[in-house]
Amino acid sequence: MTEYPQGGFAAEALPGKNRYRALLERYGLRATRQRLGLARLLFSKGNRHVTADTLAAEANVLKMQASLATVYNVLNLFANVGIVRGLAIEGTKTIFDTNTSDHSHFYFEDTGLIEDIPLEGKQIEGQVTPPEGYEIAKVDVVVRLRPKTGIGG
Amino acid sequence: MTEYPQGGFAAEALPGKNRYRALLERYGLRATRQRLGLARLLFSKGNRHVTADTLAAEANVLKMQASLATVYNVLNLFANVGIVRGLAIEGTKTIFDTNTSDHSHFYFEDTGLIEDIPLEGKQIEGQVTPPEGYEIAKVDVVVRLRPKTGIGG
DNA sequence: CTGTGTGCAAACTCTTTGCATAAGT
DNA sequence: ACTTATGCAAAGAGTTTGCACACAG
Repeated sequence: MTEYPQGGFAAEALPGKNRYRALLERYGLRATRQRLGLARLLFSKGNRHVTADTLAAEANVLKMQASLATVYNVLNLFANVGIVRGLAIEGTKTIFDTNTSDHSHFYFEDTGLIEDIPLEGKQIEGQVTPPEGYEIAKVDVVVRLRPKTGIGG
Repeated sequence: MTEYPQGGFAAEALPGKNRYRALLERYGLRATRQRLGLARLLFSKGNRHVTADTLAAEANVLKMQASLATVYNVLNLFANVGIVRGLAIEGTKTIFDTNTSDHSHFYFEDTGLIEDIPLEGKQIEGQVTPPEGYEIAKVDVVVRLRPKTGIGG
């Protein structure tokens, strides 16, 4: 059981490329071309919800050399150390969320899109008593949305 | 868009085999040997959380003739008409819940088991405002549990 | 009898893995 | 240099599908 630093990615103050190098260093990870590039994709434009697929596609567009297998490896690595967080919402595909703070999600049933909600799982913990010998690790809330039907209310 | 009857399976009063035949009939489904057998497995011993795998295994033990493909077909059919409900909790495997009422789930991280909680998604709806043009279809809450660590609090 | 469901195996999607090569410190 | 990561392709898990045969109504 290795221990990793807690909390979000607070390297926004650092200049350019060094931001991501510092991030990896902070978690004791080697700064490879692929990890740096994927970290940039993940964190340079606000909170994101990506699949391995979509992230690999973006990497290809930008001519980063990063195979799908590597994207999986990197995302799983990032998830294990807490840089990102994996979500199981729509069955088969795992979604990786760059926002690791306590929050919930909208799931748009028509488009499949995912969006953060500021609702904290902690708020729900109080309403639940864990069974003997167990404690609450996390509360996941998914609010499933459907287009409002004009007819029939 | 076909319409199906609402609410849970209330045929408990009927005798023996006819219970499940009545259930299927109520949803306009043909009463095949496989569907009857699987319905019995699902509903004869309280609320259950099964995967296609485990249900197929049970069926085989009882010498029901039901292939894995058929178990998938039947579970998906039951889920579509509302006899059971599909859950995406642990990533790859879809779990089918025989309890279709509004409730939440414990997920035991150590064993992978799932258990119902009487907490209603409706209770959370009030804390969330859906985006323009959308309405809340359902709120799914999963309380993830880990064994209480004796050390370190 | 007619149409629908089932079984089998193959196909499909998402993800992981083994091994040789490439790259980081 | 030494170690670890990557890429590729193959394997693996879970699920779906096409087609011939079987069965329910």
